[in-house]
Amino acid sequence: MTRNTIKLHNSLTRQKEDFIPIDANHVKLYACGPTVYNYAHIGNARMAVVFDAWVRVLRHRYPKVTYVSNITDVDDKIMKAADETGVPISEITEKYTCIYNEDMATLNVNAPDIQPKATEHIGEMIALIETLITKDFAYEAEGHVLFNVPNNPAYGALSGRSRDEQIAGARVEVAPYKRDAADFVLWKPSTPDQVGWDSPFGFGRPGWHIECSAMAEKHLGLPFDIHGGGADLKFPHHENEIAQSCCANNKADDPAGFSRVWLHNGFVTVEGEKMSKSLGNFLTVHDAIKDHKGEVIRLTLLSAHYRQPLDWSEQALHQSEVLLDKLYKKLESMSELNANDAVVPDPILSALYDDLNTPLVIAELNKLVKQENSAALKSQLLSVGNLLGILQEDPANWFASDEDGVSDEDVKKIELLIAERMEAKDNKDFARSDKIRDELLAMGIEIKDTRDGTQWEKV
RNA sequence: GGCGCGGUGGCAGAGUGGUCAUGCAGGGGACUGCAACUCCCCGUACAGCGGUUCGAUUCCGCUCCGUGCCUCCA
Repeated sequence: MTRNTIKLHNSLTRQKEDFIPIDANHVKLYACGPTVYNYAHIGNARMAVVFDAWVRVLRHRYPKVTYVSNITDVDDKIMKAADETGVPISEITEKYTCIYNEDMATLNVNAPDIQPKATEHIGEMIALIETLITKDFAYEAEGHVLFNVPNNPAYGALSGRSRDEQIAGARVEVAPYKRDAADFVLWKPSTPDQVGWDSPFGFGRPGWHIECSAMAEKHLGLPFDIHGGGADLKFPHHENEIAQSCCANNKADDPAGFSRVWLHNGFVTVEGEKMSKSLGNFLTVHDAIKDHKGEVIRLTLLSAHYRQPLDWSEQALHQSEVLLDKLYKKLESMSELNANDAVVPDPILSALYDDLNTPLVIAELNKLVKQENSAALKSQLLSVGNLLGILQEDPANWFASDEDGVSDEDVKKIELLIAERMEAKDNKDFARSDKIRDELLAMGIEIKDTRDGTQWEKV
């Protein structure tokens, strides 16, 4: 295939295929964002980083890309959090939306073009539900509105599950008002003291799945090119989105009538197990960025292929940190050179266009950094960095943080000691120079002698 | 039970029907007063068993192991 073709693994066809946009002048994608009732963990961050990288690659290839990623700000979990803390729902959702966006910015994740909130799209959801009722794909029962799965024979295309299989394996009790065990909620009733909206089906709130169907359609139109999210959303969430949107738009027999391509990222694991709140083995981004730079976390999240599981470990972080230091050091040594036109080296672009093969890109980056300094190399590194969302910082700034936590007073003292040591070295008084080095080490300062003089950093 | 995904050198992690991934860690060397930094060199990996093939880590089958979804979940 030509280097102009982006290949991607489509979960809907379970194959790697050439990406052919509906409109090459305007690519549209949607990815399910977080439910905001708590700090985002590394797993949430992986989704954001992966799709941010996809958007960067798509933008490199296509003139216009619209990326929509939602905020789910009405949900039973949020209501529970509000009950438990006594804090109003809106306060909780605003707080954690804000924290989420700040955390993602720290990871160099560009804000989506549109970040719709579920609570601002209730009207669209109600309209969608009414359409589904009219077309006999949904029905009202005891204040609920339910999607009738048996009326949609194409149901199960994404997850590869027939309705029967799903029932057989179901571990949940079937609510008595459901006509079919597989039916799922579009609207559920709220009590007067709960959050809710008036609707033709009574006072209530939307089900989770209908939110994304409504927001994706409103902001992108149907069908659009790519729908993404974590692998755990494939069933039931994405399956249900397809059912709702296709059935409401006369595409009941065409699962691709909603989104042409489905992309799913793998999980972050801890010691081989999925990172999740129920297992209690999760690490929040908020905490992670206390110990590691955002860019280090970002590169670590890109160090495995996006569909593979990624085991979170200090060793993985260390590896990313070492590489970034190496790259920034290289850039620093080329600070006098002017970067010219950005050209991404072929092997790297090919890797990126081949289903976002970021581990291969990292390998190529390791080779690239060994080349001799040149304006061309500098621009290559910077343009690759831009595609990956790294290396955009001023190198001096990157290394400056190594001095964090050292007071100005200490800096003076350190520099004085280093000068003294140089003097001792010049006089071949090595006993004294070693003593000074030990003294610095005792202060937590490590030194190294380079051609350009002695450098130090906090250990 | 149903539907998936994966098992690559100490670790992480790509990839391929027959020459190299790459990195981290480790070993050796150069440099250094000694270190650190930097640079150079090194390690004969593809779960097991069958099959296809001139040839399989790569294709097919089976077995074993791990893990995910089927319930809220990125």
